[in-house]
Amino acid sequence: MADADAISKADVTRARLIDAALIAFAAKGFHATTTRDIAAGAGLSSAALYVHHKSKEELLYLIAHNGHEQTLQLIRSAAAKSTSPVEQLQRIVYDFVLYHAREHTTARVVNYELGALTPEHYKEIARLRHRIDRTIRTVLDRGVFDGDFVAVEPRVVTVAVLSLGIDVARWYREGGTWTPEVLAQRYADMALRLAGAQPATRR
Amino acid sequence: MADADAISKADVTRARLIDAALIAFAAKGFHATTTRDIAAGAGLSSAALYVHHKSKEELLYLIAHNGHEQTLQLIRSAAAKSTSPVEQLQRIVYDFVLYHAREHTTARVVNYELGALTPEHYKEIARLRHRIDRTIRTVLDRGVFDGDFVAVEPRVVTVAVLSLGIDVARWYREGGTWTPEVLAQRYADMALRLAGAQPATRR
DNA sequence: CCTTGCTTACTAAGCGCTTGCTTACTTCGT
DNA sequence: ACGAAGTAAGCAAGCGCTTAGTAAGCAAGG
Repeated sequence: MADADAISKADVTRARLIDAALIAFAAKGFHATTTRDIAAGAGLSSAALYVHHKSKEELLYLIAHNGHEQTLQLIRSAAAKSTSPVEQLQRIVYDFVLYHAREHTTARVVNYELGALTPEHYKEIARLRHRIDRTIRTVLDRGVFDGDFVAVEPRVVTVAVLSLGIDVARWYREGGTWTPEVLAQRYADMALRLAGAQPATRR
Repeated sequence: MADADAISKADVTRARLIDAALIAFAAKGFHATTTRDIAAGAGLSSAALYVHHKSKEELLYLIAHNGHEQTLQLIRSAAAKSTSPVEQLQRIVYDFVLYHAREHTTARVVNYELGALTPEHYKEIARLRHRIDRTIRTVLDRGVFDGDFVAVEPRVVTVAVLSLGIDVARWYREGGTWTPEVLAQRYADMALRLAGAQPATRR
């Protein structure tokens, strides 16, 4: 008999298709990827894709949704590890950059293929992006209020911090100059300076 | 009779096609744009595109090449306006961000559609990108050597500065919170802090 | 134990449509 | 009159997705 929460063969195949779609989308972009590419990547016929998923766009949505939830989670838990805005920003940037370097394949799809989503799916994702943005801005707002960050507009710095992290997905490749950990450390340092963190309060 | 360097009707039509291609590529991406879209945007039949250009990919190459040459020119002339690394960096970032905000349509195509180029064309563009990178790194190297920038690795800061500018093209839209000029000013300030420019030497 | 009937997982074939690009032809400007 | 500029029509290939069907697994009835 079938357990309610057992992992069925179908679930495994579904996941394999999502994985193959992710790899293909990251390598060639959504529109240049064919459903045949994806199916072949999962070792299946192209018809099998439609047994497990409604459409090619749905695969993109699943990838984008999952990626954004992971990112939001990551930022929130980084912020929760401290109550000092300086330390919060430092940890957020470290984890955010680490993620974008390690998972640059996922992150590339998640950030650069959103235009191929249906308007409804796009709105879903936009809501998650807004929450990510607000989490960072809240930290910066408090840091400015407390006097830990000086001479900065929180909104501009929020955009800049997000840009630094997201853009890592565009250019980062394995085997380059920096490991994800080293890069994340350098970027965390830069983010503190960028936010005008007073040297005395930096850690 | 036809002057050697007169602008012929064909030249005008060629340019109109490039312009229509730019708008379409920026709005939907290279692969989601059809040659019929481009031709219609220029008010021509789809066959006319092939009277003036070899292929859809050639249009992308022309756009990308022109955009990169403009950017390189812009950065070089910004750097030439001063001999002080601090001022050079400030001017480079100001102009670079200003360009990416004002011409975010062009910049989006120029930076995010390069994967659709033929390998030969891509190499051409990569050469230009390398020169852009080197121009910025040279300024940072000198600033570090002179002691104007402290506690930074020029290579990381170069990447970060480029990221900040390029990513503007991804998110910037007219009628948002900041005019291109205000944004460029804020980013120039941030870049100086990012590079560890000593407050005493900042202007 | 083995047939029967049903379900799950999958595929071969292909439909209707769109794609980038070409060909053969017409119109325009001088 | 003649080259330059532009088009209508359409081709071969490839697209997302569907259809109709098969093979394998499995619980229940005899």
